[in-house]
Amino acid sequence: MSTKDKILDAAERLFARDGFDGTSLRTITTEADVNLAAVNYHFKSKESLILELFARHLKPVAEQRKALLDEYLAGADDGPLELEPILTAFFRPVLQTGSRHLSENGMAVKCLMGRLYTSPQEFTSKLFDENFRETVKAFHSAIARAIPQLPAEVVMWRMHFMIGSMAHTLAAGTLLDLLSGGECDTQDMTQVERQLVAFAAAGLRAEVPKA
Amino acid sequence: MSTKDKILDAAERLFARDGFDGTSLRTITTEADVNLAAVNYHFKSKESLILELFARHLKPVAEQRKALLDEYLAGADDGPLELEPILTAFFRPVLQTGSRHLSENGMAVKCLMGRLYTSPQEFTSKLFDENFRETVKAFHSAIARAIPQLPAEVVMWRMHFMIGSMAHTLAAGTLLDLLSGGECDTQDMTQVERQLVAFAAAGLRAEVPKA
DNA sequence: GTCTATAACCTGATAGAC
DNA sequence: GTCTATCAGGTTATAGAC
Repeated sequence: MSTKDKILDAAERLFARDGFDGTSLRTITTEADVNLAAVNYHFKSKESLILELFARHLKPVAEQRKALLDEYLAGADDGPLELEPILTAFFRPVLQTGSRHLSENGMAVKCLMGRLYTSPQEFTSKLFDENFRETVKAFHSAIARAIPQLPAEVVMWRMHFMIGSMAHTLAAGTLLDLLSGGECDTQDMTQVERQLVAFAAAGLRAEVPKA
Repeated sequence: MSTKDKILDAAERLFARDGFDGTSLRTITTEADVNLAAVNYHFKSKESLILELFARHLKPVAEQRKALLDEYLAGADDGPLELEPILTAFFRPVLQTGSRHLSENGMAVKCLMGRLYTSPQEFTSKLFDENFRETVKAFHSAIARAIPQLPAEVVMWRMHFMIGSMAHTLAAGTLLDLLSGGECDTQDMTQVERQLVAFAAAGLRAEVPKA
């Protein structure tokens, strides 16, 4: 494995455990078993390292979401869309993040992806904007077609909530496993997806609350 | 205002904006317009400052949740419970956090409360455990009584999701306002509560997904 | 209780040899 | 590409005067 990848992999684990500010470049290079100066050679700064680390995962997720959504839309007939395939297209790619890489950093990567939404770092909001704004638009419009009677701003509220459910599940690691005494297995992504889709679909279909 | 409160108030704002590791005691004491050494006099360390900061808000929230829940349970008859009053008892206290204080740090406090669930700091998990475990138990049992046919572990999954929706809404600040072009007002806590209760109630009532 | 001064240490980044 | 050595600055925490 290249020095660059060794750094990225170690960084993923440590950032997930201790946060960005809580992890020094020294800790990363020690864990990766490379020299300190290698970070500034391969990446120009700590900030660039973080950006590249996320870019490695965010782009594939956005692409797969779009591909799955387009695939469903292409095969759908003229009536109202079904909600479940849309939600599956939204959740599945991010739930599988990190599972492609051999490095078995899957949990750490998911944790970082979940935490990204509410990260205090300003430069992460740029990432978010570039990789997520278009996705939100596309899914908003698909969901609106699946529940035509729902006002656009209520769709927005509920997408926000379902993104919260997803982000929390990604970021909270094994918290649920602990709370449930092991009955809920947050490592089993098939299970997570099934539970998440059922919850979000029902939430989206709720009666509009009267003001 | 006492030096101690000046420090706590400044810390809330800065921690919410830049995170715990991203905020130095120097920045806090400058913002609070007090001397650097005052932090170590009034609190013994940065960690203790953070713990005291959270304790100031977590305890009242836990107490109000319990009070609202008990009030509803006391007035309920023997049949299955209603879900909406239970969820309202869960969401309302945390949505009103910080509004009691004059200092108008409401948004910062809510942001911190939301971020607490997935904070990388290990000492915050102690806080969580002390102030939250009992609450989760009580609401789990109430929700199970409201939807008797739902398996206990599915109740757990869905509570996890609804806590995620709530935490994300608290922590993400005005993200939804931006995404919706101002149509969703995340500052209006009455509106947030209404939308959140409707979404979570429907999600909890979803059909159990077949394995 | 509040201040100054400072100890002891860690940080990101870089220059320059190999 | 990889190393050592180091710079300049920031960090928490504390000792001791007032």
